Amino acid sequence: MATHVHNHHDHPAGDDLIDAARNAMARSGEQWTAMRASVFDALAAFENPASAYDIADAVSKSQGRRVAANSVYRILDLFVTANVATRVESANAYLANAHPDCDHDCIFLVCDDCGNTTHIDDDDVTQGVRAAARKAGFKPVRPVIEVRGTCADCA
Amino acid sequence: MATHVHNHHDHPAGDDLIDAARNAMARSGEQWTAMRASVFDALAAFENPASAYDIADAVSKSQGRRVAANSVYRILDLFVTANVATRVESANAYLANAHPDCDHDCIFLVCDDCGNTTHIDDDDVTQGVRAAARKAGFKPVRPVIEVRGTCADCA
DNA sequence: CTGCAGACGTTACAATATATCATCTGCGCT
DNA sequence: AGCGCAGATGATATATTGTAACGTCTGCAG
Repeated sequence: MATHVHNHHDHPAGDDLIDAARNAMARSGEQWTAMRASVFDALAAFENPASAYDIADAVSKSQGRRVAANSVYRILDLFVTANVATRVESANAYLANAHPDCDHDCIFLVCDDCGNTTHIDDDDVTQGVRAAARKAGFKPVRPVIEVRGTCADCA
Repeated sequence: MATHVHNHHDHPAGDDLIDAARNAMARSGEQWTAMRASVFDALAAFENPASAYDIADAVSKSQGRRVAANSVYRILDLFVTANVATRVESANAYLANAHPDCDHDCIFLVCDDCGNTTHIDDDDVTQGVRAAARKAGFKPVRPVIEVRGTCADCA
C-alpha cells in the first residue's frame, strides 16, 4: 500500500495541514483550486517565512511555467484572510499557519541571525496587548506581535 | 516679543523635541548635521508615520534641491539606532520618538481608516512579550508590537 | 600640505507590492 | 448547442520601498 507520492520532505503533518487549509478556505467561502494548492504547497515547504517572490519562484518551478508575483499575492491575501497563512510584517514574508482552525493572535520570534521564525501562542500576552489598546480608546483588530532577536540555536 | 519663527504648525514641543533628538544622537556617538536636522524636522512635521520617500520629498522641498532616498534611509537608520525615531514595521514608515531618552519597547496603535498612529507605553505588556519569548528559549532584542484597528475618531 | 575619516551625493539596481485589463473556465440558463 | 455571467488566473505595466557601489567634499590630525 503506497503512501502519498510527494510528502514535502517529511515536514510535519503534510496532508493534514493541507486538509486543514482547504477546510479553512471553505469556511471563508473560498475555493480550493489547483493554483491555490500549489501556492500553499510552496508556502508550506519553506521552513522560514517566504516572500511572495520566493513563493512565485517555487510555484513556477513546480508548474514548469512562469507564475507572476501578482497571482501569488492575490492568493496569499486570501490565505491570510482565511487564517491559512500569516504575514510576518517585519520580514515582508509569509508563513503557513499550522492551525487555521483556532484563531489566536500570533506571536512570532524571528531570529536575526538565521531567519528561523517560530510561532508561539500566549493568550495572556496577546489579550494584554489588546486590552492596552482598548484602554487607549482604540479598537484592536489585528495585533502584530513579532520579536526580533536570537534563537536558541544561534545564541 | 516674538517666539520662534518656525514652530511646525504648533506641534507639541518643537524645539525641545529637537534638543532631545540631538542629545540622543550625541549619546549614540553621532553628529547632528544640517542634513540630519532637516530630516528630523521633516519627520517630526508629519502627524502620521512617514515613508522614507515622503521624508525625502519633504526635505527636497525644504532644501530647494533633490535629496535622494538613500541619504534619507541612512539617516533614518541612525535615528532608529539612536532611538530618535522608530520604524512602524506594518506600515513601512517612520515616526519621530518624542522621548528618545527613555527606552521603552513601543506599542503602536495604527488606525486602518485614517492612518493616525499613536504610541502607548505599557511596560507590563511589553515585558510580558519579552518574557514569553524567553520562555521559548529565544533571546528578545527588539519587540515589534503594533496593533492595527480603528482609532477613537474613526470608530 | 597630506592623508584620512565621516558625511553626503549620484547613479544604478533590487525587492516588494499593486493596478489594469485580458482571457479562460465552469456553470446555469434558454 | 449557444449565451452570458462570475470567479480565477494571466499578462503587462507601474508604483513603492530598500540597497549597493562608488565618487566627492570637508574638517581635522599629523
